[in-house]
Amino acid sequence: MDKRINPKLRILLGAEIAIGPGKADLLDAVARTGSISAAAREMGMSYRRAWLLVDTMNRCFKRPLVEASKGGSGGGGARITEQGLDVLARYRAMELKAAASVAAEMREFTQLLA
Amino acid sequence: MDKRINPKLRILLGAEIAIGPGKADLLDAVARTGSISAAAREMGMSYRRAWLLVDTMNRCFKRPLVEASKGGSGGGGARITEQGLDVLARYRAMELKAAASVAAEMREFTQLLA
DNA sequence: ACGCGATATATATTCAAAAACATAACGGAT
DNA sequence: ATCCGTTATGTTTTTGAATATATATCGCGT
Repeated sequence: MDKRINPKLRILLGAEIAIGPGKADLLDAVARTGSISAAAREMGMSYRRAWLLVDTMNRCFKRPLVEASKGGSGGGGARITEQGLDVLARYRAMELKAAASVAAEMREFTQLLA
Repeated sequence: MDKRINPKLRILLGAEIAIGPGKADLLDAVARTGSISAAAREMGMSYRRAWLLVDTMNRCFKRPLVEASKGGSGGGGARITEQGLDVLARYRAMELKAAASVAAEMREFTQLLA
């Protein structure tokens, strides 16, 4: 409902497959919380949705970004893999670099907005 | 349904407001065809949708990007304004520059995809 | 005067994505 | 043996977006 523009530059790879702003944030939340359900809660989405997104990511890349286990002390959990950390780092780096490369142009551009 | 990834880097400004890949293409089509309905046909979308997108763009910027007129020889039409050309050029330039800035990283990144 | 093709807008319908709900399996802790 | 929280997955319901449909207006050409 906010008429204001989100000033964040958004970089997507492909047709919302593989990874994008949302999936990157989710991956980050899984890494921090150690579980898909905690990440989902934190991001205000259903567990099912979060699980599906993680599943999509896992299947889009050659090697899984997240590994999960059920049962156990805390009921189970999920860990980000080496590959996952790598992908997240690369994505964030690209996001930053791309945004920085057009920061000046973007500042001028936003002046044209109402 | 295509499992393959669209390799095009996509740059959006804000939460699909103001402008993005789709609106830029539409703006371009309107500029080329001289009418919203022709642009809609060309892009395979309903006239209503195209009109709404154009309307959103017009209201998001300080000055309209497209000016339309009804009636007349061909029934009417739509013209891209100076401002519209400017916005489109700036957007395309940013798109290109941002993509170029991370082209090498993107090449490496896509190697990780299945 | 009338028709044509386009803009402009309202309303209704369709359809797919998201959410909600449900359930099974797992395995350590109590 | 039971309980808990989580993963994993199926089914149903809801919601929202896109489309379809309809209507009014405009103004030039015939």
